[in-house]
Amino acid sequence: MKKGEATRARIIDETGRQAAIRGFGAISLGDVAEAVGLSKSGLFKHFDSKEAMELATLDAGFDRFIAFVWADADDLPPGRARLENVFERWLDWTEVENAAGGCLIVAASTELDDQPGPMRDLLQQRVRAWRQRLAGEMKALREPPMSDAEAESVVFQMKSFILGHSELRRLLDDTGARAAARSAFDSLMARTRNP
Amino acid sequence: MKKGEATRARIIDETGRQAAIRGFGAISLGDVAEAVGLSKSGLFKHFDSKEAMELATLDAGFDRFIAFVWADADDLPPGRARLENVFERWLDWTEVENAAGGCLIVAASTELDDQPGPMRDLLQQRVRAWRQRLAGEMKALREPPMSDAEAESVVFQMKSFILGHSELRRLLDDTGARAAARSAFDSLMARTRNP
DNA sequence: ACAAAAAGTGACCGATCGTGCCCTTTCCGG
DNA sequence: CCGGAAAGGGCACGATCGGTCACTTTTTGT
Repeated sequence: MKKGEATRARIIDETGRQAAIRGFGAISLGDVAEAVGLSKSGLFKHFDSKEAMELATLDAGFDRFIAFVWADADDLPPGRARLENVFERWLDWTEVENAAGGCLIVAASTELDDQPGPMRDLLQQRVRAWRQRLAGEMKALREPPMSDAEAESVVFQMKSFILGHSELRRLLDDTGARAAARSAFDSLMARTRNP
Repeated sequence: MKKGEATRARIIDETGRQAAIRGFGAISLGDVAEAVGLSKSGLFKHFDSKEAMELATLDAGFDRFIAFVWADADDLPPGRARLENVFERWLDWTEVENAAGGCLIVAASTELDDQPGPMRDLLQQRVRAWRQRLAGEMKALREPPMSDAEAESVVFQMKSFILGHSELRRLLDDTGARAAARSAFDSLMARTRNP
């Protein structure tokens, strides 16, 4: 009922935090349990296995990501304004909100991209859905709308700049990372919009 | 002497392979030893600790990366031709040469970007050196040479497309990943070169 | 060929891994 | 307020973790 759900949420939260830092494969049930103030066996009342816990964490991570990045997108007109806001919040997500550990999704993507299983399947499905949402948004940049292929190409570059920003900011401690990403994205938008 | 060096190289090779797949934090000495045909204690005659083994592996990984990607760059004129060759071989490196596990450096970068220690220090130092080499190359695209800031901005985008390609190809199994990356890079080169 | 050095083995250490079982405590609907 | 269900703890399991030590086998320089 109520209590259980709250504990489950705390477990998921802590798992996400640790997995973003050390990777899903390197976290341990004991560490998560201790950080959350539970015994290892207490954890198993909420998840049947470590993998079930990881799956729930990854799924919740996507929900949190979309809720954060898309927060004020619904109030904005489709197209450029909305895309620029999403990009800006996406940068926030990487360097501010998730200050400790960076984006869980990016971490999981490079960790699990060659390990078959339900984790990778979930990752694929939700990343594809996110890219499709962005691609749909890209089409509003032009009238008549650009082709699917062109929209996907723009999404590719947008996501690329997010990944580049993440490396520059998080690994190389470059404070100019945000400016570099924004400038690259602005240039992309400028040469993509309706003439 | 001779025999030891060969074994050490095999260990490093196998460690790199496994770390690219599962991450440095998730590999175990036992697995590496077994795969290489050694006992765990045999491993310790070549490395004093797991971390020393990981450091040697990461360092050697950079050497192999540069040797592969830069292979025919020295025979090419500086500037656009050389950069395009490097980019092409960089894509090769991700999707062909390192078919199993992808690029060790990319994997290590996202895994270790928030774990302080000698591994992250080494990563920073060598990634910075590589970016500086590329930035120097960028300057040959223009006469008079572009500013440091502008060169770094172009390097940022180049590296971003590499990361984007890696995700598209390895996580999303998108066979069009290479074309997307090449097209984005071509466009970048076109608007960067000497007018 | 020989001795010293290097390479490699097997047993073992304490700690921790994910997990199952059984018990107690706490919560919540009737 | 009560009874059943949910939440959580204690404990132990077999396996594996990184690492040490004493020992044997192989390699190498001379």
